[in-house]
Amino acid sequence: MEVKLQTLPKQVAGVLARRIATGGIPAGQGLSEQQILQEFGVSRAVAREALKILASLDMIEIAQGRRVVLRPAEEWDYLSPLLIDWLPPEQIRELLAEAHATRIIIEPAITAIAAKHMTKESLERLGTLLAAMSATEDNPDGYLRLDLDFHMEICRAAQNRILDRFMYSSRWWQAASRRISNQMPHALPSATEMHRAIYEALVARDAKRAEEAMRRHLKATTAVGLPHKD
Amino acid sequence: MEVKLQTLPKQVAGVLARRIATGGIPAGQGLSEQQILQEFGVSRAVAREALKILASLDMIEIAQGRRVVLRPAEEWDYLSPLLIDWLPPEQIRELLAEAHATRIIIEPAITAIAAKHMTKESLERLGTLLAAMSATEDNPDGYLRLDLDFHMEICRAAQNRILDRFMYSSRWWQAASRRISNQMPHALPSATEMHRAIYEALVARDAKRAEEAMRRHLKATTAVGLPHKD
DNA sequence: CCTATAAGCTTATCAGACAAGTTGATGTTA
DNA sequence: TAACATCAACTTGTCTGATAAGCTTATAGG
Repeated sequence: MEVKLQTLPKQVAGVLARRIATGGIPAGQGLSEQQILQEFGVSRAVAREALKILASLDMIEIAQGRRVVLRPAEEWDYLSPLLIDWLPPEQIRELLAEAHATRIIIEPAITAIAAKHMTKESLERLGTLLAAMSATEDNPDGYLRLDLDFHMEICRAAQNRILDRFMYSSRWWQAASRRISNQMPHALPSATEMHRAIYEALVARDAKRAEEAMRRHLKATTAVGLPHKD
Repeated sequence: MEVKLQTLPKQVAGVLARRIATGGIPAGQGLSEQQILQEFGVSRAVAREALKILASLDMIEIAQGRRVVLRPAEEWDYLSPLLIDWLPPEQIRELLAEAHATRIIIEPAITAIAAKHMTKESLERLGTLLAAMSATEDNPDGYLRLDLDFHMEICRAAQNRILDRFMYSSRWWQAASRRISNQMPHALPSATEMHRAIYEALVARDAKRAEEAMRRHLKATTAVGLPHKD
């Protein structure tokens, strides 16, 4: 009996994506529904959906009449969680560093904006999250979830859907990255303290201080176990 | 004879998206392939692909056995160019402001990083673009393309694929937004001057000055014809 | 009242066909 | 020979109808 981990088109797309990422498919050659359907023994519908997935990541380009062509790797959708599973480890490591560098740019700025917009309800939720974190320091997985929620709550408060979506996208990278840095001993209690500093600055609606606290928090996470980038 | 503007699933997805965005579909009710296929008179394959598109924007959630359900608007993929065509004008205006606010946060920081990494080739391309802009000030559409390329070239130089992708995504919002601000008289010559200031700071590899020049440029664009946000 | 089974939804996958667009070869004409 | 028109082969787009697999709900049994 077959074990069904994912939908069939996704599995096929995964195999193809890995092959493309490692240069297993000559750029000039491209793909075709026929090939896929023969190689994987799936129906045309599945082959088509698999290609649609890759197209949504900007890895390939589909057009009627023309054979499917590969697109330059510089323009792939690195914000998609799918690529985290499909890219080779070396690239993942690089991308993690880039994601973290990005957070250091964006999140302090977000925090400064959020400080001005903070509602009482939002502050309450942050307080609750903080308490929960403090009580979950022996459980890295649970802590990670709370941590992400804490950061998302701040982002939500900045009331910018574009930024919000970006943070939401890079959430997957954060998760992967955080899983590394939180393995360090005492990383969690120390993280809680830093979150508390951010929280208190937000309560005081002190944009500058909140921004700085967030920056300190993120830079501290950089130091631990992650390749540095800028 | 039918005029084919887009692929069929995309058209269907567009109609559905607009309906969802304007609250035309009760949240509790959801959708089903059957409904779509009957209402639009398309095949099931097309109905399915249309739903897949909406799912890729996180507007709906598809799972085998369960009827399709709507997802909260806060988590839609506002980075996708598709939504630009599908959301109602009021929302678009708000989102344009948010996109611009985002740029003011990110691009100066990118520029500072880029200043350190600038290669001779990249600087050359920027110089070429700048000259072209100077010669295209009477052609808003052509100018827009050069302008976007100029900013993307800088972003590319920062060597951060996550940020790069984000800028690439928000390119569509930029295009829409720029189309507004460039209509102002003398906007183009003035823009060229500001781009030149950025370029010269980059040539000098002066990160601080480049960052500040970029910030001035973006804030100047804010003032013109766009609702202000933060 | 609770549980287990089954019927009827829904989405997932398959198969085969035709339509429509692109490409490249073929052949004709200036 | 060179430019152009036509057609054949290949590719993606769409349609139809059927079966598999997962979920929900109602029903029958304990």
